[in-house]
Amino acid sequence: MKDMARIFKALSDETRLRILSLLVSEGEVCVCDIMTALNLSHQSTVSRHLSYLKNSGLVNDRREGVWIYYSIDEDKSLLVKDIIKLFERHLLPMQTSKTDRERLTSNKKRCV
Amino acid sequence: MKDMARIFKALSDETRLRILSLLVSEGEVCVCDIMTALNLSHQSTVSRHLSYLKNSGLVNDRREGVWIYYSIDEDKSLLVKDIIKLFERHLLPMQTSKTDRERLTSNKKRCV
DNA sequence: TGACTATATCTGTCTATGCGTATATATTCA
DNA sequence: TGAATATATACGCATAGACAGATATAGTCA
Repeated sequence: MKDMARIFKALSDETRLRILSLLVSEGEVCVCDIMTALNLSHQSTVSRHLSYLKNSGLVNDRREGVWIYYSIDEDKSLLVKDIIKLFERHLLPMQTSKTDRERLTSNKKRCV
Repeated sequence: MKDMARIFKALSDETRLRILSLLVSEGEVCVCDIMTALNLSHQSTVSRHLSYLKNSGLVNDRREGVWIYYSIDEDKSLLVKDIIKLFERHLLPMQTSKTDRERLTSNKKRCV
């Protein structure tokens, strides 16, 4: 049950919800694109939240050259799978999520 | 999205998960029975967590004489309804939840 | 190798919240 | 009304974590 509480704690921050929403809808996204999508100027903020999500076992990362791509780690637990379903119903349709996705698609890899 | 983050924050504590599990399976439970079920000696701890859950909009309370009965407030949002479903699959089957339920049924209203 | 870029981590500050103890409030009943 | 019980709240302390800024690390390319 401690694991479950820890997962919910990871979901208890708006920035992390926005990141997760993006990862659910877009699959793999690199840190610079996450920054762009969420319109956050402080890179350390995004990095910290990503570390938090990784430590909670919710996301994976994969390096490709300079970029590090994050994605949802669905495989580990059935609970996470069901949370993703919950997100598809309740989180992704939110206006904030939509706006983040729009910013992503119109500015993708602007950092290259 | 802030509301959603606030709800998840309410779910990010093991004691609160145990309380919610109990309320989902048993319906209305009064504070003293919650204390008994969770085997917690400090009444203020239970009361504080219940306040937290109430402020997050997850539970309702109802006074009946000296006792205050708490129950899940499902009616407000579809999100909460879906979280309850998640709990039925992932939280209620846990050993901790089972033990809490057993303690409740064998000691109910010992405080009367 | 050295400059540049992407990302992570450290540091200090501030706020939220958990806990236990003590106290307050509300209800019942003699 | 006063005692007893159920529940809530205030207080002080400790810890987690959010944030911004500064610095470190790792990969790429000239």
